[in-house]
Order: sequence, then C-alpha cells, then structure tokens
Amino acid sequence: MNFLHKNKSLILYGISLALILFLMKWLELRLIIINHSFEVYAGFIALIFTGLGIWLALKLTKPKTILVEKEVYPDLSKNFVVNEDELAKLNISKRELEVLELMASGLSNQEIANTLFVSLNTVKTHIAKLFEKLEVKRRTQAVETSKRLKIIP
Amino acid sequence: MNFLHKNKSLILYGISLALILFLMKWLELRLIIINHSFEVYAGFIALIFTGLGIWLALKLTKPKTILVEKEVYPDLSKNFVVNEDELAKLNISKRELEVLELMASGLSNQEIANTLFVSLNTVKTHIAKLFEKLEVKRRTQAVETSKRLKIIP
DNA sequence: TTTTGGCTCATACTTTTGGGCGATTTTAAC
DNA sequence: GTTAAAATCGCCCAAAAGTATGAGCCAAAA
Repeated sequence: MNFLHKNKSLILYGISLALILFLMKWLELRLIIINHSFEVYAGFIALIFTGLGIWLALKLTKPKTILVEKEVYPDLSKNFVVNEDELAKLNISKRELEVLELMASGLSNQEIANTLFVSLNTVKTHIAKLFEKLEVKRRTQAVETSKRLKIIP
Repeated sequence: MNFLHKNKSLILYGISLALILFLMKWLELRLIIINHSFEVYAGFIALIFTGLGIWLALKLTKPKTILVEKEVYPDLSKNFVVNEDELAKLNISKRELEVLELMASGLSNQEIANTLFVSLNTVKTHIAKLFEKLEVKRRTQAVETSKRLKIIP
C-alpha cells in the first residue's frame, strides 16, 4: 500500500509507456503508418515522450520551501504566565506570592497589611521569608529578581 | 537580443531536437542501426526525448515555493529605548536618572552613594526629588512608575 | 552680570524596613 | 490522628529609608 502510494507517479509512467508502445504496435499492425515516413513516426514518439517527460518532471519535483521569518511582538504584559517551576523550586507559598505582588506594585508594608487584612507583623514575616527564598536583602531587589524569574509580571 | 534571451530554453530545445534527429539520420546512414529492431530504435528516441522533456519542464516552470512563516520573538528587553519625551516632561536630570537606575537594580542608598562616589545624603536628596517628580512615595513605586513610563528598562 | 538650575552636602527628625527571636492557630498531607 | 507546613501575630532593636530645611559651588543661560 505504502509502496504503491509512494511510487504512484513512476507506476503511472510505466503504464503509460506500455500503453504507448502497445498503441504503436497496434498502429503498425493495422498498417496505418506504413505509408508514413520514418521521420514522422520518430517525431510522433518524440512528441509523446517529451510530453511524458514534462509531466513526470512536474509530478516528481518537490516544491521548494522558503522560510520567512515573521516578527511577532507579543503583549508581554497580557499573556504573562507564572513560572510555576521556579515558584516551586523557590518554595514560595501562595500568600507569600500575594505579598510579593503587592510589594512589587509599590505598596508599603502597612498598606499590604491593610489590603490583606492582616497585621503589619505578618506582612513583615512573609517578606522576610521571601527575602530568604529569593536570596535578596531589600524589597527592590526582591521585585527585580522575581520579575526576572517570571514569578510576577 | 531580448527575444533570444527570453526564448533561450526553447531555442536550445529546438537545437537539441535537430541535433538528435541529425544524429539518428547519421546513424541510419552509417547502417549501424539497421540491424537493430525497430523497437530498440523507438525506445532510444523515447528515452532521449523523455530526458529532454524533463529538462525542459525543469527549466521552464517556476520553482514551486511554499512559504513558511516562522514566528520570531525579538528580545524586547534588549532594544529598549529611553522615553526622552517623558524624561523631559518630568524634568528628571541626568544624575537623578543614574540614581534611579541604580535604585531600580536593587541597590541601597549607601551602595548607590558608593557607586557614584557621593555622600549618602546626596543620594537621599536625589531620591527625594525623584519621588516628587514621579509623584510617588516609595522607591518600589518609583521603580514601578519609571519602568511603566519607559524611563528605565 | 545676574540668575537659574543642577549637584553637592549637612543636620535633625520621623517612618519604614528588616532581623531575630518565639508563639499559636489553620490547613493540608500522610 | 498525627505531622508538617503555612499562616498568623507579637515584641524588640537596629538599620535603612524618607522628610524637611538650609547652604555652598559651579556652569550655563538670560
């Protein structure tokens, strides 16, 4: 099956060739071309097989592929995806991530505490743990690093 | 001239055909193929003209092309350009911008002072002015805002 | 030449942040 | 049901950050 499909053109060509030869033989037997000169007969064959050659070439040539590089400017701010792997690797919890995001948006610890309805101390603890995990010493560094690691947008 | 160039393939084909026919005639005259059967002769012609047909087709047909678009994601972080307009609008000085960049990279005020070979107080002053101009209250906000305004990468 | 603006620095003070504990409660996993 | 991790909160202290104000220096602009 696969073989037949792959060599379809070749097989068709072979069949065509056989048919042509058969046709010529038949014509010869019928004495139709006896009166014609040999040149006409040769020209006929030449014509037929030229056509077959053209057809074969068109069928068998592989199309040429041209690679066009198209620049895509994705809206990074919209199709941001959290780097879950890095998040898991750093062992950052859900709550810590929340705090991190609020911190990155420029809120003070007190504002973060108000937003999350927790005490200031809790926020401090979360941030302290974040600093540990991110291996940084300041909140600006934390924001820098976590953005680089695609933990936050 | 132009005509010759345009129909080069066609002319070559004509010449080739003439040459082949001439060759066959010569062979015929030389009685070389007299002893061969007609089928062999026909097969010879068929072979030659099939090749010619293939050659002709390859020469005359435009190459089949498949356009494949490849998406390229340019590194936006590298071709960053400072938004000079915004910078001018906010009236941020060169030195202030330096401080802003170092601040954004996560350095402490003391580290910034060491980097720029100025006193800590000077850095504080610059930062205070930056906060005014950017209309923010904290360094994280300053970084946030200035990145959004494309003042820093 | 005067003035303006940028850069520098200082002092004093307040607020925020961060470090280092310890502790209880919730939640999730085993 | 025990256990571990997460989340919560507190206190204290030191460091850093931020506020306010004043002032000297210098180069470029008016």
